[in-house]
Amino acid sequence: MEVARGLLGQVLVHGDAAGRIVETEAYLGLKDLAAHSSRGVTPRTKVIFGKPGHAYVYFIYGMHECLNLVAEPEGEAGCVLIRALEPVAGIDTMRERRGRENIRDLCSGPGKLTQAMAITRAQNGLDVTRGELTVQQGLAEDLDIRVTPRIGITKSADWPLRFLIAGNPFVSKAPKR
DNA sequence: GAAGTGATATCCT
DNA sequence: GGATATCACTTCG
Repeated sequence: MEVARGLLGQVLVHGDAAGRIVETEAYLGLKDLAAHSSRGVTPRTKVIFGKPGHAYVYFIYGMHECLNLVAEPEGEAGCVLIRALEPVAGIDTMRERRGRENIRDLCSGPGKLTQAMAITRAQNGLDVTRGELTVQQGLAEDLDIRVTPRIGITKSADWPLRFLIAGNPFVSKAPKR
């Protein structure tokens, strides 16, 4: 939860593309049945049990990749799903990759932002403190952070583990009205 | 509101 | 080895 909050406002950079993190969800490891890591170490989930600060990328629904960042020390499980970005750089490249023009359609969802940023399972396990895929310091002062239940899950669906920047137009679900 | 897509884990021989 | 159920989504109606 601490990492999920702390990532809001930071900037994800991959090649020439960059986006400011505006929406995240926390996944709590063994006791959280909505987390991939809740069933223990498998070939897929071994990255989550590895070192913090590394990327966990998985493939879901037959067509989408989703990016998480490992949040707990090695041997423990816990990660943060990156749900939405505010595009900062490489916006025309994002438009080409997404096949969409509207800037709000580029990174406003976990499957969309991986496509816009060209993140795939090829980046699974990378250290995001250095190398091709990194998280950099962004404007994270005095954010109005809102907490809600997580999206799209059935187990532990009422836990308040989704964090977003209030009023930001680039979150995955557009504000009502 | 529903279809579409394929990897993964789990259970079965 | 194989079958089945599940899935943290997006798109187009």
